[in-house]
Amino acid sequence: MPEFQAPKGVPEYFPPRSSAFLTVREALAFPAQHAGYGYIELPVFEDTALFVRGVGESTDVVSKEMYTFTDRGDRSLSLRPEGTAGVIRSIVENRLDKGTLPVKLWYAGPFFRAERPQHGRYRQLQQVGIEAVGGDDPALDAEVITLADEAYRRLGLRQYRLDLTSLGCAQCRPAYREVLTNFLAQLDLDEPTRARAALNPLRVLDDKRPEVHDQLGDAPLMVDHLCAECRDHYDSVRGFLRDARVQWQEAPRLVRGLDYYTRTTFEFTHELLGAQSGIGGGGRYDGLMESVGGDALSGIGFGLGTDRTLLACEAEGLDVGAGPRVDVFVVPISDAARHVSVGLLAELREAGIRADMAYGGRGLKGSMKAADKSGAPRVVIIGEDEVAAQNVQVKDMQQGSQQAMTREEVVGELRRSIMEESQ
RNA sequence: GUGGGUGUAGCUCAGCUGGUAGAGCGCUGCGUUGUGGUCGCAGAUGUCGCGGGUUCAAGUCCCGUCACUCACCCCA
Repeated sequence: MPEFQAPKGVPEYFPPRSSAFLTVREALAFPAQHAGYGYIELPVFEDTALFVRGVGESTDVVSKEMYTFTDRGDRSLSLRPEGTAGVIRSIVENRLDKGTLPVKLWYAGPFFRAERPQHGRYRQLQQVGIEAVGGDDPALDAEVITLADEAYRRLGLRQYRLDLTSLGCAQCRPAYREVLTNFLAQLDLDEPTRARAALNPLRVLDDKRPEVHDQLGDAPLMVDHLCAECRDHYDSVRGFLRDARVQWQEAPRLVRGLDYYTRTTFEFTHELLGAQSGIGGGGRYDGLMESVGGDALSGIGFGLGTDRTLLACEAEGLDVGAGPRVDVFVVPISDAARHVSVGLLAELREAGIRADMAYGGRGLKGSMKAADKSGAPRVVIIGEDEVAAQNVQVKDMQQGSQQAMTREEVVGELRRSIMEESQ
């Protein structure tokens, strides 16, 4: 047992799996980048009050899962448990909302929640997210959802599902909340569940325990109590989603754990992931910006779980990010050859060719073995004869064939053949 | 946070009713003179998660602890 271990519940990614992680992260961000979203790099910790006010004091995320600490200036700071509050804070602080609206941003990075770790539930979790702020056009809701769906599809994922609903707004939700509260009051619920119902009755709707679930058969649903505006908005969103050919499932009991969500709300789940099946989710938020001290602009965004999406890819047997890490591997057989190799290596890499060489003064056999392990399709062998003749041997590892090339022409030749193959 | 399971070489795991550790894969080397992947041979690596207890004796039983894992909860 090593003296030091990574903190509990914190995943690490190292080769070879780390390349799959990078591929997933890039794939999740790609559609948004191509839709004109700009990148925003945010602090990993913020004023604790930002999350308390923005995400909601009553949420589990804020009330019992935040890593909160006091800094040397006696300020209360918290490791960010989610991304939206920070993005909104930055928009307000830097007045990003004073130009053309909507402001469209994307971000990626670690978030922190002190939950009990599980497969796919980590204390340091990675997310890729986007926010479109300053507009309540339902087409924007559809765009955000479409970009998430596209990201998953690009990776080759198939066994996932999109749940969609509307949570209403400040006009219609309070009335519905009352109806639901009255309904829940007459059920047989245990104390913790009653407490939860008092805090946020919506939350009880997606309780998975059979003894609770079975009593919810004819519970009143938000979608049946939407005001006219919310109803229209939701209908339009669905219309635009059809235009974009996105498949979804109506999920009238879908609830989100963050208080700021209003109207359009969605979640992507993967069927092979077990209890932690949510691979992404998001929705619209009407009051968030105002509650953080900005103008009353509406926004919509998503957060996609990088860790869980990687898990989902693995569960579906997709080998994302696979493939050799270098195109060429150089094998020197003598001291003079090592000098030639170091020079050649620099030239290869400068020419954009991914290259590595045999280090450690291994024998030819051992070096060839290392070359094989590297996965490089081509190996450049340089021995005393080659040094004298100012040429090199280039071996095609798949076919086993080998040919001599002059020192001057190797780089060009290799670049040509690599480019041919990548087409 | 609540309840269950697991923890043995780098990896996957075997070790029956307690008697001081094994396999496969991987790794290193060899199969003569400058060539990998297959094959054959040889070799290295474990305070059996950690701490305590019971016992003549514990990987094997008991307690604690840490980590992972499953469900709830929560959510990405």
